[in-house]
Amino acid sequence: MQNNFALIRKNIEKQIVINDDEFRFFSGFLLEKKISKRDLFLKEGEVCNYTGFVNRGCFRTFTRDDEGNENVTRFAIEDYWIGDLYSYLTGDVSPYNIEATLDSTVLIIHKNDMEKVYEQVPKFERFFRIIVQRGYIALEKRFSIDLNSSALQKYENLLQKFNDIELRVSQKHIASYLGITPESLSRIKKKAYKKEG
Amino acid sequence: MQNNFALIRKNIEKQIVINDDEFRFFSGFLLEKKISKRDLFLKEGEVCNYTGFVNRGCFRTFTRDDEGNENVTRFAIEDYWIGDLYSYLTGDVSPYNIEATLDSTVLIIHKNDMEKVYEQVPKFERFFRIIVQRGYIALEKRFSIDLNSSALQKYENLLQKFNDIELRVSQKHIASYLGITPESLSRIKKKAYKKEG
DNA sequence: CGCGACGTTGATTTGCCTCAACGATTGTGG
DNA sequence: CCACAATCGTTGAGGCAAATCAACGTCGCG
Repeated sequence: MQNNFALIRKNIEKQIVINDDEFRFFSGFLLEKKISKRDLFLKEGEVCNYTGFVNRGCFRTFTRDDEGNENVTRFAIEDYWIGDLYSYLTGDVSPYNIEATLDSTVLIIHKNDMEKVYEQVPKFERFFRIIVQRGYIALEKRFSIDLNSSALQKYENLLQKFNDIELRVSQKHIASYLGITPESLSRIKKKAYKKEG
Repeated sequence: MQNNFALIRKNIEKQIVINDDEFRFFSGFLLEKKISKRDLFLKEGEVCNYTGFVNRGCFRTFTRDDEGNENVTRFAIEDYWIGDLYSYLTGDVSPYNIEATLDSTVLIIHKNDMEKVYEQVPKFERFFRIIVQRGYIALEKRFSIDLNSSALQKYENLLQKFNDIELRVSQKHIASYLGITPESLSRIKKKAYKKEG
């Protein structure tokens, strides 16, 4: 059991200092959930009442546009947090689907339990504020970089962040994340490999 | 004096409930600052120690890439907050310039004073957390929309958000914000007007 | 085994960029 | 206040990256 929490504890301790009791109080609310490949952590139309931490596997977040096309906005592997912050905070239904691209394991905590943690160990509020802020900064950076980058550069940025992403999600989903078609991604990779090899 | 604070009070009261005393405590730290067209609220290389609220005018936020090209990432008109959150929170120097595109007036509050406000009126901490979260959500939405939109669609989204932006900033800056060249924006507008007229 | 989803490749089109030239507007120094 | 320079927005020609449409082999799954 304890072992299942090693990664999440390390993740938290990157931001705040906590002792065993504080961590134990928090982890007492954690639930381990296995999610099979292609199953969903969150489904569009539902309210996101849980915060999830990926312990093993990989997830993709996507929406559908007016024509029903999937639109991948994010990937998450081990040591990443998943959820829909807006839905979580406002109680509105989410437009996002969060799908396991591999058999995965997440640790989840319910919003109500999280409130108890905030009350008992206020440091955790700081932790989650930092998580949100870091996410914002990362997104801002990605946005300003991508706006003036070629598809190849975006692709290379993605590989740098998730170096084995190719083994975890299909090319189709990577193309969607990059905002290009699968055909284009195929050609781009071919061209890039030629240069190197 | 009081009148200068009407807009900011309304802005805050959209998120939290405050009484006169609480607002007075906060507004006691506010400084009104006039910033002339082309002058900067924040300059790259400086630390952002202030949070700004636009009372009148318009600002653009931009960075420079390796080749020195300006890259507009954001606009802000009356009723918008400006600053560089990352720099503000971490104390790192900012890569951003925040420039008035018109003669403008901002209300500013120093980080240290903001801490005093948080201590005295904790609700304000909640307010600024909401501001950050809303900003994040808006950015996320903009990102996922833009990734699969034509330049024309992005342009129309911008007009919808800031309907008189054309009167406030140059076409060049709008093009930069959209991630296209001024030439392309000119052609796009021409084409769109033709359809309508 | 057979179907459907996936990745690849080809041909063609489209959207935006680059480079260049030009009037109109803005700003500046004499 | 005028004259000149700089900047801005527009327009044209040509090029390139990615989209679209289509065909085909492969792989995973029922």
